Amino acid sequence: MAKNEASVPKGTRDFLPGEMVKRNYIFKIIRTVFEHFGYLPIETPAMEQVSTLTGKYGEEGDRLLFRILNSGNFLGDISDDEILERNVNKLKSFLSDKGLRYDLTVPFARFVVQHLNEITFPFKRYQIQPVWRADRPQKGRYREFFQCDVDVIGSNSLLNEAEQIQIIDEIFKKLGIKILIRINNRKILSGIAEVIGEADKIIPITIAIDKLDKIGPHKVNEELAVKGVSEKAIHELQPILDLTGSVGEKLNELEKKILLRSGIGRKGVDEMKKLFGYLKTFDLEVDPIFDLTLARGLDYYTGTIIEVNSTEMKIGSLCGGGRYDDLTGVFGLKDVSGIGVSFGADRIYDVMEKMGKFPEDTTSTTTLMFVNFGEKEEIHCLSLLAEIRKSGINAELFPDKVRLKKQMNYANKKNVEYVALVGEDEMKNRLITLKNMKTGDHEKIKLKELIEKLS
RNA sequence: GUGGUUGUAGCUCAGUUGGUUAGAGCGCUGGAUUGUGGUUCCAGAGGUCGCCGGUUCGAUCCCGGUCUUCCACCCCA
Repeated sequence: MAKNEASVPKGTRDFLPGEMVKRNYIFKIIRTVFEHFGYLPIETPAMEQVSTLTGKYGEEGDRLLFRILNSGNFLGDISDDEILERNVNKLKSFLSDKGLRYDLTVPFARFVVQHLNEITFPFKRYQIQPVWRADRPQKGRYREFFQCDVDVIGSNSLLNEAEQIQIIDEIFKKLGIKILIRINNRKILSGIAEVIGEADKIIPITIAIDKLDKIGPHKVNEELAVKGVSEKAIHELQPILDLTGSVGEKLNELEKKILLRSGIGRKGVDEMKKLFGYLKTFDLEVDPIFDLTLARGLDYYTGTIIEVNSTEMKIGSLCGGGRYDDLTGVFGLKDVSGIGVSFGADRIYDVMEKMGKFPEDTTSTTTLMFVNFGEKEEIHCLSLLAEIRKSGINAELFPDKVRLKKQMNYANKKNVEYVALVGEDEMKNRLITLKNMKTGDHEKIKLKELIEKLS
């Protein structure tokens, strides 16, 4: 066999034990909070039918889908003419009918429709699985990454929006990450597009104003013009984007003046008022802000949109989501509304690692290690080990009788908290020499005392 | 998908204006120290200088391609 270079594909990574322990710490907190709020776990396959995935994420999203090559002699079904035509998009349908999931929301919508009779509404689920995007990797941007989604489907109540904000607040509080939560509503954006007379250009308009704080008003206006938004409309947009004041003041201004003639716009304002009303009654660590320039690209959002960023590190959003009124519609189930947000575990990891947010004890999993002194001692230690494990303490016995220095070194590298030394003396006296690896102290104690101490 | 950037020991990086044997620190292995690790001292192992091709008497260095990294755009977790 030819010698292969050991490598993983672009934008993918291996995780070492030290990293996995920290990743699991993040997953555990997220999962625990999800369950506190009454969400139940599901999983879906890594791959979906291509038809399930395409057309849900906009043109850009379709481009980023990983497709899986069909098996068998798929070229046999294609005529020579079709091959010579070299129409990639047309040929794709012959070559590939499965794709790796791009997110967890669309597969979830498919799941809901497929299992309609097995679930009860409102259906609250969470899902922690990897997704794949054929993006150009950068820092905090991978081709394979884990999303942690929470969604409620089958309820229009804004209570769900409020609950999701609570979940976000609690998770980041528990992780110790400082964040900014921004909220907006697609209906307000639609209303604005409507009143400036460019209702059909809602998507390019939202994408452009999303960049306001990044590239400035001048460049945004340029982009709007390029996308065919009229000069008059751009002019009318300016005072709207310049709105200042408290959440209430902004919403009043929108309701009473700007969106007076837009039914959908006023509905969006109503929703925001109600949502912020709920939020006021919560005791949140971070107060979410109303950001009129927040847009978010995914095509399927129709109401509230939410995005969370780190205030300590420059990296893409850590969490994002929103309400989608008809995502199940394309799978044949009309008028079922859902809302959900997705936590990016990998970016959360990057922030926590960079800012030193991991508690120290997340780096160790073994509490006690027995030194190996030879065959007789091994047998003796094995029975002690069994007792210790039975009482819930993580413990191991070094498998080889090698120099003590090497065994201690192993324990040290692995951040083992205590080392037990049991040789002839200890065996005779039914004692264990217990060494604390942090302080270096050691004492001879009985098994019972040891278990009490480490429990 | 567009433009740029990076790649030398396990890790972080020097270096060679194209010329015999490519270096450091950390780490690793062994010893000082055969029941006490993280300190110290001594010794040692480890590199087709990302991969493929071209130019050249000769390439780790120049040129082309490719993979990878990071960055900006795009988009997003």
